[in-house]
Amino acid sequence: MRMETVIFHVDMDAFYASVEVLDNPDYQGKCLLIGGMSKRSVVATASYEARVFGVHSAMPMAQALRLCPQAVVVKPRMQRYSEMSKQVMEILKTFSSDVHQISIDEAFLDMSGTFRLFGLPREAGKLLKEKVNKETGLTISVGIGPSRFIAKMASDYDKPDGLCRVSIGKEIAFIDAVGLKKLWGVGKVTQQVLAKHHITSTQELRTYSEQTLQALFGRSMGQFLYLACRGVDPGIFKEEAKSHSISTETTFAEDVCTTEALEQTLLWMSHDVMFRALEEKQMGRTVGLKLRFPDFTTLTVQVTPQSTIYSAEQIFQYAKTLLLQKWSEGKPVRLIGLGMYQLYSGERPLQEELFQDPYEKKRKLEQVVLKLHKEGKQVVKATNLERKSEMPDTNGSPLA
DNA sequence: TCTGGGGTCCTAGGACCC
DNA sequence: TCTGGGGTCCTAGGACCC
Repeated sequence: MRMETVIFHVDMDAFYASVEVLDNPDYQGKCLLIGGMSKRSVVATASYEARVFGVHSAMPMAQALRLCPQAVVVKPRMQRYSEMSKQVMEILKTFSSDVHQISIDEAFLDMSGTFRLFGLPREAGKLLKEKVNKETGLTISVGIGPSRFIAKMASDYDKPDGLCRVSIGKEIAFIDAVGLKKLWGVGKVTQQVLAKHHITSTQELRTYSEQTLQALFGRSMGQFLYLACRGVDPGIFKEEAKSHSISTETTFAEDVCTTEALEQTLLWMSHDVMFRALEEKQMGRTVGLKLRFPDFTTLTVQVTPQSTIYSAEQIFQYAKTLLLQKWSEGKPVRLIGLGMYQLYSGERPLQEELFQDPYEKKRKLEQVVLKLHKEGKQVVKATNLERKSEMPDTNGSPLA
């Protein structure tokens, strides 16, 4: 007899806000908004008390405060959230040897064949929730299903502090209960295209053949929709997450229109990206620049040079060139972003072509700086430091 | 209402090679 | 002289998720 697949999806409730309440009991029961203070900030997490007023994640902070003027705004403390996340993940590992974390506040557990240890799936879910709450003070929602796709939506179905199990054979009924609007992977745009074809429910979606959906939405999305509305896992969350890119971006509190200001920003961004790459022992092949203008039009441009990119100085030089290609002095910029793509593991360039590479020394220096940084010494490369003090105001620099 | 920051994946077109 | 088809890589843009 084949063992039944039982997948748990664990989702921490209003995670950032809940951690803030744990650390500061005065916040208990209050409307909390986690996010930046600038007029262009958005809400990262709202406590459930604030959600009652219609506030949700990704809402502009200004709008959230109009809906909920009594709310307390708290700046995110990502390091603290990472610590708590690790604690929860350790607890999850005591329930399954197959734990797959997919974001700071979510993970899948393969609970197949754990009946003797933890009882029936629902009982196991209860035990898990109790243990997390007892040891960390946090509440989680658990979704249980025969696949990751179903478990993921089940955890959302009964939030917060939820426990929802979808057993084999009940997938389609569950998908219909969730509805097209909350189907994972179907966002606003797809929603609109579907509506144009008078598809407004999962039941209607099921009347379309895979071929028709592929003709309307492309090969991949068509297949996704065909399987998803039948409760069949379309194969998302499949591979182990590995980093293919490292990027950073910042929205200026006020639009910026001088070369000097943009280049200063690119300078610290180059170092931020390179430091993270060094920490993960990654090197990249492509440098990409992103610009967003006041009317919200966004453009990207990238370059893949012959040789590997392995120093911040090098990223900075490419970034400046890309900027020159797509922007001219005086044009206001709302957001600037910089990233390294086509990453691969290693600390040596792909080709050993660079005997006298002008960046070799710079990389060595940057590695030393990173090491000192890690040891807690406040060292920033001199060139970076000087200019950093003149940097334009942003919504928060990662080096700040 | 006036829209963050970090990612992943997909598509379509073009260059280039065989 | 004109021209096929497949494969791979690069580029730019966009949808989506947390």
